[in-house]
Amino acid sequence: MSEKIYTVGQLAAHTDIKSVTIRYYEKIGLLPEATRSESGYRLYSEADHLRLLFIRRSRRLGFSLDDIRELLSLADRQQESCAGVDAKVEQQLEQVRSRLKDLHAMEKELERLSACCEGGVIMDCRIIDTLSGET
Amino acid sequence: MSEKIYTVGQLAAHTDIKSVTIRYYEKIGLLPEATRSESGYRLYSEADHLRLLFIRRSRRLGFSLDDIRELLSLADRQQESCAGVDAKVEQQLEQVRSRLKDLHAMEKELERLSACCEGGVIMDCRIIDTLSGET
DNA sequence: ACTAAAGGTTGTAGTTACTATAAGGTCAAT
DNA sequence: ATTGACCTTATAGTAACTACAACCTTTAGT
Repeated sequence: MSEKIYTVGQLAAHTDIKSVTIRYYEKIGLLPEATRSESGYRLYSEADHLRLLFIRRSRRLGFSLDDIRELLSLADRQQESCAGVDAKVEQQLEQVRSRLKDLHAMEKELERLSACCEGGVIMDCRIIDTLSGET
Repeated sequence: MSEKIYTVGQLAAHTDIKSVTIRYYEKIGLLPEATRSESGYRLYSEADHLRLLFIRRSRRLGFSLDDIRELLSLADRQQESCAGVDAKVEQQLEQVRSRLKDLHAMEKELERLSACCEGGVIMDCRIIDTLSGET
């Protein structure tokens, strides 16, 4: 049996990544240039499909497109050590944890603010006071 | 005693917000246009200082500049209900929590990935496998 | 008084990862 | 033949800055 071939819209439907985004990924070199039909439509192979899924999974883990570019290039070098990959994951984990820490602090402070509002007018609003620097 | 007056750099030093950013805030109308010295330097009053601190505190809670613009305008209407302010805080809290949820999921998955790498070559790398879709 | 460093001015372009819009060509079905 | 869904390109917009260029002013030191 021959391989499945996708138009950009079909690929989009299969990957939950919009056509425009797919074209954008091609433009920045994250996806190879698609082959074209006679009328100029982009045509994608199963390999492209898999590559795009890889990108999507990585995006969902919060990797930047530049990180993903590197991960993809690492993934292609089958014989080399995977230390680079491991390091990238480690680094991403650190970044996520640091962001978590920040957001946790924000959450606490917003909860505190939220609790101290008692529904009066601005003049007496403890939230505005706090933001204005009564600390 | 007369009020303290700041140049943009002095204001930057007092608020931990860079001069360029202060000018940017002015350009987008978050800060009023500064008065100028004879030579054209921006001069800031204590009121500007306080306004900028308000902005900084709000930024640290994750509010967007547009949100902050609204908060500032709410804060100016002393006689009105602070329901709007309260709602904004509530909304921001929700956003932060939603982001926390996402990041938590990322953290878990990255931990899982990180744990499954055993330092071989790419070909055998469980991380790459996972990203490539062995799920 | 002269000079160099530090700090100020403007405007423009770059960043990230898309999204929106315009103006048009193609394809499948009626 | 025409509609509607899909494709093409190029350009501009988004958030919140950051970087750069080219120039002017103030301040400190000799």
